[in-house]
Amino acid sequence: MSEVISKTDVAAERISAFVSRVERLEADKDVIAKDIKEVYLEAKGSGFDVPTLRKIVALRRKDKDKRDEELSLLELYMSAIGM
Amino acid sequence: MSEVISKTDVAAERISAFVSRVERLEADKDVIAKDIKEVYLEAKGSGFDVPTLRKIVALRRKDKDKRDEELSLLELYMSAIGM
Amino acid sequence: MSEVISKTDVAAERISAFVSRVERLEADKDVIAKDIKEVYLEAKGSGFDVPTLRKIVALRRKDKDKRDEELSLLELYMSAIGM
Amino acid sequence: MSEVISKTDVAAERISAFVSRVERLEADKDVIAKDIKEVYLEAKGSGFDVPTLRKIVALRRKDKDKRDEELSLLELYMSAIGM
DNA sequence: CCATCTGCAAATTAAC
DNA sequence: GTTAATTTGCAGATGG
Repeated sequence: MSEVISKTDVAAERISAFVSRVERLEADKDVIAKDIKEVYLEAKGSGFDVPTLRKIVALRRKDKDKRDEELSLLELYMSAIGM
Repeated sequence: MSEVISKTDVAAERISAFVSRVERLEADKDVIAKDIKEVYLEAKGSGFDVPTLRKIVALRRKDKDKRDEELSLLELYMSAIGM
Repeated sequence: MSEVISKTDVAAERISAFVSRVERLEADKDVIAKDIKEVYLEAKGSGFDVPTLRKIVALRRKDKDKRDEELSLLELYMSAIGM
Repeated sequence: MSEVISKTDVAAERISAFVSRVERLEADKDVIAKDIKEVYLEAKGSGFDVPTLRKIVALRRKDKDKRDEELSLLELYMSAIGM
């Protein structure tokens, strides 16, 4: 018993697959986002000011980005001189 | 040899702990975000239009959100008028 | 009698003007917000459940937003697979 | 020809009326919100920084003491963890 | 009054 | 590079 499977059917299959993969990953991301919220809630429950904690995290991230940049520049120079 | 541990020391410990936990979770989240990007890149490599795929994912999320609101307008009206 | 009017003076004037305009509009908005509250209060006085009424309004707004998105998922799929 | 008009019909009528009134008011509010946006856009077109203007408007509402409080709290936390 | 929640604005990221 | 869209943070509003 032969099946007729059109090209668009195949494309639809592949689209579904991509969409599913993204949705699974986004579900995971949502879980983590929820976890982060819970950490802040716990901090709040301990009497800390959440917006201030968020600011610290943000500042440290900025610092890290800058450090990463500097590091990769160093690595570039080093590779440039064959180290 | 006794140690003097001030309240602010203790608070500093706890702040550091909260910040570390958040940073670990955010690192995980970044990994997933990167994975999602890779899926879209792969789809693009297969000849699919990424913005369209993103729209599909977004619309499906909206639909789901609406479904999750499992109180229908009708039911709301009915409860509002005491049925 | 000549006046010395610096650029910063001019800028200050214009900033004040923008701020005033915004503040006037926000005052108007506050009046309307108050009106809305009064409608709900009146409904409550008539024995209706305010949170439910709010939900109805919110749901109807969502529906409208969705309708305004007149691209259906199907059409997106079709364009995505090149039909 | 007599009509049977139930109590729930009457209630439904009144609910519709309340909902309509709210929706009209919210439409007005949306117009004003749009106007405010336009003011900011115009300011931007004149070379002013919109977030700063927004801050001015917000600050004029806010209490200065609270601003100082937020700032000193941030500094306290940061010094606590040695930043 | 406190906790929750929706809506608004800022910022980051993507598309053109 | 500039607009557009998504994501995230914050505030003000609402209900208990």
